[in-house]
Amino acid sequence: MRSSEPILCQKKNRLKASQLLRVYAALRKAYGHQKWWPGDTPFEVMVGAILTQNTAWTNVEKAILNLKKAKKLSFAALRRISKEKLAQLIRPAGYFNIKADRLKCFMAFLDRECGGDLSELKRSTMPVLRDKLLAVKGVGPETADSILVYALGKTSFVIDAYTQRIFSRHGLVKGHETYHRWREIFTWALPKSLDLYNDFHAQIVRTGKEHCRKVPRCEGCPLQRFF
DNA sequence: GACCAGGCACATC
DNA sequence: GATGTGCATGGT
Repeated sequence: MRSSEPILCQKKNRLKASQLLRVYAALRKAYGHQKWWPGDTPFEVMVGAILTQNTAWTNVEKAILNLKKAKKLSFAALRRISKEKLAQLIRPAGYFNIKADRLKCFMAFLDRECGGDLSELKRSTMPVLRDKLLAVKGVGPETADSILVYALGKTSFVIDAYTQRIFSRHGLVKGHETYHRWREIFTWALPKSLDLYNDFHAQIVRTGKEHCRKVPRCEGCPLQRFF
C-alpha cells in the first residue's frame, strides 16, 4: 500500500521531513528504541564497525568474543599484537588479513591522534573529525559515520546497504546515488538530533534484517503502509 | 553448492 | 567520475 503523499520531492530528490519522521515513528512504535550499537564500550563499537564491513554481524560477534577471550580487546593490546596473531583471532569475521591490517591502521591513528584516549578524541569537532577518520586506510564513509554516532556521540547520519535497499526498492529515492548524496538527502530532511540519527539507522537495520534482505520478506514489515 | 552479509582500496577506462 | 575486482567466513 502506498501513502497518498509522496515521501520524496521528485524535482530535487529530497525526502520530506514530515514523512520521513513518520517512517521513523512507525519503526519506533514497532520495535521500540534500539539502544544501539551492540557493544559494551565505545572502543568495542569502533572495532565492531571495522569488523562488520560486508559481513554478517553473527560472524563479527564470534571475532569479538575471540578478542575478549584473548584479552586483546583494548587499545594497548591491539597496538602490541602482531598482525598475524590478530588475523587469526578475527578469522570468523571474514577478510581477516584485510581487517587485521585495517584495525592496526586504526590503532595507529588513535595513537597519534589521542594516544588511545577516546575522551580526548571526542573533543574534536565535526566535520574535521570525520575527515580525519576518512583519511585512515580501511575507514570509508559508512564506517566513519558509524564510529562518529555510536562511539563518539557525533550527529553524523549513517547510510548502509539496508538504507539504500529499503528506500530505493520502494521508489523513495530515485536512481543511483553516491554515499555522499544519500547522506545529504537524510541530513537535509531530518532535524539534527544525535538520538534520532542513532536510533533511526538502528531501526533501518532492524527492518532490513527482518524484511528487506535481497530476497524481501515483506509480511509484517512496519513500513508496508508507506510502501 | 549457490547465495548472501551493517565495505573498502585499488586498478582501469 | 564510473565501473570492476579481490578480499573470506559462516548461515540459509
